Amino acid sequence: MRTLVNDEKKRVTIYNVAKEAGVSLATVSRVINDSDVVREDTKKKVQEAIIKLGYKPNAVAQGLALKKTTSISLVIPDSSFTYIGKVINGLLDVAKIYKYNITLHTSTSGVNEMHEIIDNVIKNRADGLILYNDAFSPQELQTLSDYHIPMVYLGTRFSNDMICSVFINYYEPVHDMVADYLNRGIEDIVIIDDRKNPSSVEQMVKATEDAFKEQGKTFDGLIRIPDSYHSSYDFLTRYFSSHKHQLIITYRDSQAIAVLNTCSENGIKIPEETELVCVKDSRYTEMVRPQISSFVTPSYDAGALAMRIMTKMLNGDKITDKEFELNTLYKPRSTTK
Amino acid sequence: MRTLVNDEKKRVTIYNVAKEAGVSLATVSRVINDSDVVREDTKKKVQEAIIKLGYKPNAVAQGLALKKTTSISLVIPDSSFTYIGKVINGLLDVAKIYKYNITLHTSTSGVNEMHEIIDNVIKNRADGLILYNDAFSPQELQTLSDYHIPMVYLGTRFSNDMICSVFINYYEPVHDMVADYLNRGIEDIVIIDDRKNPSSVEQMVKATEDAFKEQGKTFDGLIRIPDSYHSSYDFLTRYFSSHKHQLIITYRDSQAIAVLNTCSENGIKIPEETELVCVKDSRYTEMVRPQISSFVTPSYDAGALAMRIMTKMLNGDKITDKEFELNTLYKPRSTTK
DNA sequence: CTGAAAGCGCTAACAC
DNA sequence: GTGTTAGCGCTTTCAG
Repeated sequence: MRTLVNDEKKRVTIYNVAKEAGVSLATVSRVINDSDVVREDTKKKVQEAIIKLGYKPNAVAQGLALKKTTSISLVIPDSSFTYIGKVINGLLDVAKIYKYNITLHTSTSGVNEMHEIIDNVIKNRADGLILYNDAFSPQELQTLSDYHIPMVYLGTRFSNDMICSVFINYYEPVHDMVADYLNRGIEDIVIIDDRKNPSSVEQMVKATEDAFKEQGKTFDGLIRIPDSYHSSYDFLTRYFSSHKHQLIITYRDSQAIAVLNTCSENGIKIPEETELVCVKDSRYTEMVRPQISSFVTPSYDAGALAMRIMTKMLNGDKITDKEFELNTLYKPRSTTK
Repeated sequence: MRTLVNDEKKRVTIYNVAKEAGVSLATVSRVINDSDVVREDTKKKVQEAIIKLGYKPNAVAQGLALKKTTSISLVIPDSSFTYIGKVINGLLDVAKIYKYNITLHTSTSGVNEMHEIIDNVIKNRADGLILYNDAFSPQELQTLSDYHIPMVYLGTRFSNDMICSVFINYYEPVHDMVADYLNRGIEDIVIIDDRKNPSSVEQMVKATEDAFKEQGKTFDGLIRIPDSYHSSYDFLTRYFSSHKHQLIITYRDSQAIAVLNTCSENGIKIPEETELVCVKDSRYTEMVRPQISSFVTPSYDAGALAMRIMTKMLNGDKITDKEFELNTLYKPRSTTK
């Protein structure tokens, strides 16, 4: 019975090539890895045989023999694709250069699920693990490193024997921005919480608190989304129909857009009456009207850098600096004066 | 010298387990695959040894022995993450159920690059290939199937020995919508071309042409983005500052948003003077104001279905139907009357 | 029901 | 330079 399954059309093996070229497998192995010195003419013979037979080295067998798979696992929170697209592109582009494969995993429930995922990573003998997440604590990361697999963490500052990190420091830029507002006498500032990005929000809050403190004031404008709202969008549209502030700071674009819409529906003029800053930039912050002021970050570079670091770790290169901070640039648009 | 690299902390092998449990590897193999009948008590012994040693089967070795890797490759156009997020989630969720791994590839330049990617797929002995793309012609797909690897194509209707497809048929819904407009005397209809989604646009155009034809009219409202514009957004803002139509149909959300913005900037009222439909729905079509009418499609399901079909193919299950059409639902919002 | 042994395709000493 | 051989960790006949 004919099925759709790979009809066992035997793939050609290194052995076939050896025979075709009239050499031993060792020699074939040598030319495909161009290790050692193989005489020019035998090398050529082998290469011809390879082409003639359409031979493709079996990475699985190589993986077994070498005890490494040249594949690395990428774990991202599910439903974060809008943001993470560019990161992945960066990752993938440099992975391609170094001939690494990326296998994709998503996690919903934080670290618990991570152990399960790492199990999988171990089973599949991935060489390393790249973690994109904004919600892991140092302790949690520490436990992960017990697995002894090289990791790079795209999130917050952290590092140890097995883990390097790439992160964006929002502290400085937010601090400076808030300080600037305070200097101009604008003090009614609120930050919208974002449960999906706790550590970014934490930075934003800390930065704001400090800026207030430096002026002898105290900040208590963190607006939390009640657990009863599974969508922060819903909450925000409700909240802002009856509250008004001078400056609203959000992390995610969808939250900023929610604010935009609600204000507009309630006749609150942006930026005249209320200013709005969305910390995390996205395609949509500049697509909507008015365009939303935000901090532009080099997402592609973050991905590329993470992957580059990973290859270094895997090479056994000595890594002097294990924590990589990326810069962000404030881009005022139309939601601020 | 201590490096970050996996310090060869020898992973425990099936052999260690066998020794610990006082049985042969064959037996261990049997219990981990719970194939054959193993006596209850020896099974238990083995399982205890497995737990005690923290043994995790090496998927690479299994892959070599079994000649299958339980991993499938996913190829998507780069920078399509906004749309494809849900699809990937669907894919990943059912992949997890069947214990398949997904390795990720992106392609920019269409089919040429595909051959390169498939090379990689072969090297890595992925069991199958899932292709998300809106730009492959039947001929191109046909060449791909020469590689004899099971594929499911998320794009347009197509199938043969090695390929199944999952697709959304926009013909009917667009046809009906256009016919409806024509019936109401609205004939000044344009469709914005989208080079990244040629086959969807083709469907939209065909549907519209047919609807016109049925009324004894001819449609020639396809607006192409000149090659000189690398961003259709730029072109659209320019074009619509000096053109006005009764109904504008776009495929992508960003195009629709461009139209929205430009019309607003030029004082053209939507939907009063111009109506706007964005065929492909996204988070943002309902986030912007006015919310954009569009066709809602079950993206998550598309991904899940694709993966499910893949597992069937890989199982050698007889597949009677190889082409799966998904429904789409017209969701009128605020850009249409 | 369980063990011995061959083999999956390739790499890496070690000889020649 | 090139061939021989012993693994890499697991599955699977084939005996027992």
